Amino acid sequence: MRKTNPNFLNGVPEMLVLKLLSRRQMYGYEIVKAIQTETGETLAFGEGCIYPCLHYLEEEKLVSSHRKDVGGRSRNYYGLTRRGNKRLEELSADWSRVTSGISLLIQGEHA
Amino acid sequence: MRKTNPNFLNGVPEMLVLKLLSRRQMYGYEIVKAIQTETGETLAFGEGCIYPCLHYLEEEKLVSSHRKDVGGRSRNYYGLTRRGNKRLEELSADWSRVTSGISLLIQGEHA
DNA sequence: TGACAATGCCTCACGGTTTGAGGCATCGTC
DNA sequence: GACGATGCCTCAAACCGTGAGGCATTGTCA
Repeated sequence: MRKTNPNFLNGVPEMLVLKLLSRRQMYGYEIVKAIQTETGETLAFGEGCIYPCLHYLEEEKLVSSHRKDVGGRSRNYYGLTRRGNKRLEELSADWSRVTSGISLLIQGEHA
Repeated sequence: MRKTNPNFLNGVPEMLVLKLLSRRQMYGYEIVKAIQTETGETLAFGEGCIYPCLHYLEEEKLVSSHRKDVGGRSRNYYGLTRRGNKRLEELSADWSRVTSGISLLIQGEHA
């Protein structure tokens, strides 16, 4: 875990994944696409980023998963746990603190 | 150089350094402290991050430096070049695109 | 006087994270 | 029957910041 600068610069994927899952259950591939479209093509994290992230989140019991077969395709659906919800709130708070911190500097020089 | 996701998650230090230098000439140690204070203690990039960043920026001719002795202390003052100013504009645009992209996802679900 | 923090510059090994490419299997379409 | 999209996964390389280290000077406090 980072001590000084929290998970904002990096941990962004984690926050977005948790946020998406807070709305409804989703599977990995769907999440990858959703991040692209729902950020207006601004962000595009690869599968090599999202899948490991999901595995990590599950290990930490922030999400839980269950398999489901849909039209011959096997999907791994993930859902937020209570802990995951709490974590999301923390990350969101961190993120907004960071962006306001940066805004402070950018718009600074009140002189 | 990153292709898909630009320098937003990471390149934040670069943007802040350029922004500070766009206001007035500063030296490394001063920049490190300024980022802490001017972001309201939200961000705190170490010297091991800022000094290499400054060297990189100078290599790329985005900043220029000159030594100055002040009270027995030798300081390396940096100033923005025209190219640096242009780069700052690019990075700022990227940053605001990224934050709005994330906002889009976070505040999404207009359903 | 001696010690210790702050100023001021720098480097470097380590660790964490994303990229980009790869592998595998099924489905749909042309 | 070939190829792209769907769906899961892994892994080496690259990147970047941390934290600790080194060096020298100044100021402060005992």
